[in-house]
Amino acid sequence: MKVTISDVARLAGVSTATVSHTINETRYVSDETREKVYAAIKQLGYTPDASARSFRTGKKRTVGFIVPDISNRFFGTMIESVENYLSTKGYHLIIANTKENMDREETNLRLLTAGLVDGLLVASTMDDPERFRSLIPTGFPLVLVDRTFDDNSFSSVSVSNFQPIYRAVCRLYQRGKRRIGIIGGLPRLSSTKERISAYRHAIVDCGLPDDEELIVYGDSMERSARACLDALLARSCDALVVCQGLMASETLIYLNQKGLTLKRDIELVAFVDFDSNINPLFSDKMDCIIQPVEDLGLSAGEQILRRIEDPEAPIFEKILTSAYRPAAEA
Amino acid sequence: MKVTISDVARLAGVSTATVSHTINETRYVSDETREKVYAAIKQLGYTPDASARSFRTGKKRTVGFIVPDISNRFFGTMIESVENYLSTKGYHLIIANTKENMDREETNLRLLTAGLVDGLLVASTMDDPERFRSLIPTGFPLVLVDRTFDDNSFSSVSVSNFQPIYRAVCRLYQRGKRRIGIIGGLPRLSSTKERISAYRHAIVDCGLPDDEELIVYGDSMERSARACLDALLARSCDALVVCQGLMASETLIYLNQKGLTLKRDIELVAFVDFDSNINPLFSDKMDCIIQPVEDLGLSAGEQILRRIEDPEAPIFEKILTSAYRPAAEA
DNA sequence: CTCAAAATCGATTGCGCAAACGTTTTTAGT
DNA sequence: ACTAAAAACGTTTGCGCAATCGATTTTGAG
Repeated sequence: MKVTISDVARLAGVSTATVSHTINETRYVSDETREKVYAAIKQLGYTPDASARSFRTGKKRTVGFIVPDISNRFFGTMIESVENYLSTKGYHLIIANTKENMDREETNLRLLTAGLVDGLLVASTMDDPERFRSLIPTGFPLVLVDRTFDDNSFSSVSVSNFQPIYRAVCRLYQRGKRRIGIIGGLPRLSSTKERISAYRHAIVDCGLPDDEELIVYGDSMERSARACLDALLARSCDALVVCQGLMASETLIYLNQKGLTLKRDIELVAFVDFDSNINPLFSDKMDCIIQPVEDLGLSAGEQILRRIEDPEAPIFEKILTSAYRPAAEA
Repeated sequence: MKVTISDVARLAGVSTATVSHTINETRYVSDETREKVYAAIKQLGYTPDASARSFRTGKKRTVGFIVPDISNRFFGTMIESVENYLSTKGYHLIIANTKENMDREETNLRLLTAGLVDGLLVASTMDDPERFRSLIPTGFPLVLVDRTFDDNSFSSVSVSNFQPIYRAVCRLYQRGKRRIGIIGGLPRLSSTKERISAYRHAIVDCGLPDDEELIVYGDSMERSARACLDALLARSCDALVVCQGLMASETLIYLNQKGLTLKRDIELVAFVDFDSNINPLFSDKMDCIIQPVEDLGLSAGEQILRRIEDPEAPIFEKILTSAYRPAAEA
């Protein structure tokens, strides 16, 4: 049978209240009593029932994290970082995967907001803030991660998307490139929109023609990179900007297979999940935009616990900056 | 305020029992009543409280997964696969990361077996079955994944480690290699032990000298591969067997940087997490051992739910086989 | 029309725990 | 020695729900 708090109380010769307070250190207990209680706990092998506890207190000490793709090491590392932080605070992490599918995200939002977790971290794949917001009970602690909505109704932690891409395009221009193509992620995502917008601004500011043909979109999975590349190469690009790590990885492989050499035949700038999915054999021949993945995870963890502790806390938007590592000099 | 089942009952003009039974479909309810109940639920925006539910029923519809390294795509993909299966069955997944640290694993085992999850999946980093078993309450549904213990007291899902390595060594021998080195993972792990054992057997069966110097151990993180390689190259190996994907990846990079070419200068066989962390630019110049990561995850999910439903189910050991993909012919 | 079976629902209990409220004992100040 | 405060603990309630037990009504066979 299950050992309950009253079994312990009986054996220790005290009340259940005393046992509870002893365990939780919520009121003064004499040394003598404390020892008796712990002796009884040990003898019976008592463990407080987590369900009963969280039922009683309303706190689950659990946060959910809805990610678009667990197997993508960008998110894997982020999860690791979040879990690492949360575990130091005594919280557990529930993972849900959406595979960039809006309906799956909706299902998970519904399930996780129904009393399973104290708060939610979401790297959303949705594009409609209205739909998203309608799924979140008012006041529910939630922090958007990596991807945000125009709508400022949620706290968020993300990376700056505009600046690195703008800089990348300018650098390419300064190095004499005039046909700069870009491979974006899913068009509906805020990160993609911001990056493409930065690209457009830079192109215009550099005085280059705003050529729609040079903008193509993938889906942030490896396999989609090839079609994007084929399109851009057919439009005789002399430089490429790749907005996502897995596609950047695939780009390197594909270029290599086509016999194209970096720098000599084509220049490359890419978002890179460093030490994770880019090929170090090439990373010194291209400009790398290195996102602070671990900081992202850490900040996300901090923010969500903050909101859990104080759901009235003001909306908070944190934007981290990526490192820009230019190609090594020839 | 929180909407509870009695609010619904009051508005619908029925008892709480009827509301509960309507929701859970646990006894007959007339169409008329059902409609009234659902109307009330909708009007109030009622969601059953998950904590109260799991407290009442004892079921949390949650399983825990203790992994050694989330950021390793081998486990990332496995997690994805597990989560994918569990979500179809209405279960949630709690992730805990140990970073191959036994104490962290112990902590997590304690926490997760204390009523937070219905069952546990563990890719253990421990070497002592006694210690491990002492942390698991008797009868607790648990399935070992990828790594097992000699001790047969738990169900497990793993891959065959012996056969592919034995075959790898024999192939290398047949191709004329006589100085075959091997890079293993953490020496304490069952997977490593089995792979090294297979290597030894093959070496002996091929009539080669059993040279301890050709066996080196890494820790299954990228960075450890270089020291291993330095050691083996210093011992003039003409062939390498690498037992783990991340280290294999690093091996390719390091060999390349040293100006060594696969097949010409050195032969390579490696465990490879296909499409994930091996470099496709090289994968046709080496023998690849491709583990069925997704099947592993799926089977793990099936097994743990099976044990949750029937904790008395007999111990079950499932061993999946890896694919062996030889290098392309020259 | 009768009566048992089926259909339909309500009242109530208790899961294990935290905590509000209350009681008794000790301590210390004057 | 008297009393208030502090120390130390006990009694009890209720969180929200599932499910047991039981009550009432309806149905249909004879």
